[in-house]
Amino acid sequence: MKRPVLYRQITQNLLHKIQSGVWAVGENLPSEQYLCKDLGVSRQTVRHALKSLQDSGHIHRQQGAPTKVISKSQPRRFSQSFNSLGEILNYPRNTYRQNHIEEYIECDESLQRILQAPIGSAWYHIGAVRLEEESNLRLAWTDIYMLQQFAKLTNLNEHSHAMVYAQIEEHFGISIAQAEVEIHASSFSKKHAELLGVAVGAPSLVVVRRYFDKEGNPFEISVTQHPENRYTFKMNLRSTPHHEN
Amino acid sequence: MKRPVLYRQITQNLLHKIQSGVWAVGENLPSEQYLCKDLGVSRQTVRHALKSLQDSGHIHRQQGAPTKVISKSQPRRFSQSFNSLGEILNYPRNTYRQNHIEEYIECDESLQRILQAPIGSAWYHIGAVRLEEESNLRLAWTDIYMLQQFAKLTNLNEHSHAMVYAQIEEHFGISIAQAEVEIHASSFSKKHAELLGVAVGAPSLVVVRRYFDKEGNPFEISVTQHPENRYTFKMNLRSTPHHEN
DNA sequence: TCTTTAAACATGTTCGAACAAGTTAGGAGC
DNA sequence: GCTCCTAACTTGTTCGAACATGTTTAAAGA
Repeated sequence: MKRPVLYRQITQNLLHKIQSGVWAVGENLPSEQYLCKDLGVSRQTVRHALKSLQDSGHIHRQQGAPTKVISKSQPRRFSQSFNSLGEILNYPRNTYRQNHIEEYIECDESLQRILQAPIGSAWYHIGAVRLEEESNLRLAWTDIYMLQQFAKLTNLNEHSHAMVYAQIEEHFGISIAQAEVEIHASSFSKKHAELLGVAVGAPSLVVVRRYFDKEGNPFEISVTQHPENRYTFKMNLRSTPHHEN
Repeated sequence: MKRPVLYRQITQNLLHKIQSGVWAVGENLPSEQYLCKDLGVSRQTVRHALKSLQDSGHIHRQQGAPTKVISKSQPRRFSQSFNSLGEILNYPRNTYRQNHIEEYIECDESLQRILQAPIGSAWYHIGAVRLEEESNLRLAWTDIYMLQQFAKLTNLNEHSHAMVYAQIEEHFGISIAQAEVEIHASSFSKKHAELLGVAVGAPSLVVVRRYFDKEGNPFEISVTQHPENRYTFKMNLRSTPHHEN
């Protein structure tokens, strides 16, 4: 648990009152001034507590207007229907890579936006088309970046069905301490459009996966560009009964 | 645009120095004290500015240790980071809806693909533009479908900052037993493109959220279409999940 | 040389105070 | 009754100051 500093206690205090209906959803909270007197703390502390409730989406604040309660819902816990990290991090099954590019590179300025690693650090880059096993349909273009010391896995061709990060974990005894998935929309460049048989500028779903070791340093990053209609990212969440901390 | 208050200017100032490489990624920022003197402002103001950079993911701060630059990437302005799975269900905060369409509809064949509900079932449809609170920038087009019996929440205009599903839960005593998030790429129709100020056919990130009751029936579905670069779906996963608010 | 300890340093929390800026309600004037 | 404007109220920003708590460094001791 976190240190029971004053403003955090007040956050809990207010949250409890909201959830127990002292202030209903849609109603206004007392002013900062009133809360200061009522709780016997400075305005700074009250504001700090209110900021927390604002960030958690329980109240709405606007300069000049009173603070309004907009939600009393307890933050929920959800469990994934799939097995932890694994399935989010994985590409769809029954697919394999066809490598087009294999090269050593340095992280320069333009790459840093993607790799989030120091400029000048050494990486190994694989550019590949990902195909579906049975139909050989071209599903996506994938760029994989891994730390140079892991590049000896270049026999990846032979294991192109397995996940790169899994191989790194196995061969080098590193384990993923943290991972990040980022999804946004973009459009296809000429080169990638041709390889995948879509129009230049066609919409693409870009999925960036970053794998970090326990020091918080990325050791593999993959960027996958899916044409429209060839991939859907799907997550299923079940509500689980929450218990107190 | 936003009021050019002091701490915001300083945020911009610091951000610019980070992006232009005055402080490289991985390096430490000067201490708060130093910045106060250097910029001739109070510590409170400096801290307010640093908090912004922290929220946008550019710097990392830890009590006792110097502030470290962790990213110089242009803030993808409306990227949302999900640290708990529950947050996936929410839209980005500090946004609000501007309703354009409010109507009763029946689930027909074309809608069924989205709603996954019986054909002929009665729904209430809201079509809205979602805007950022401060800049009033148009972030997305949202279609919200809810079971007809919940439509009396149409005074949604007044609470357009709150989540619809949270309101349904509160007013009708229903609770989400299960939820589903689906993401894919598409492109904008003429109508939506105009409303959001993008080109017809421009890439869009489509996020479909379905909320189910404990019988497994959907009671609310929302479909949000984000233009390129105005939204990034981001998830952070740790192998030993620990978190609290 | 290595370990332990303490001082120096950095960020976190809290108080008090004042003014700025946006909202709202009530009163004046029509 | 209606509109307009001001006064009162509320949240936002900024300063100054002090102490608390966590990190790092460097000196002292083994």
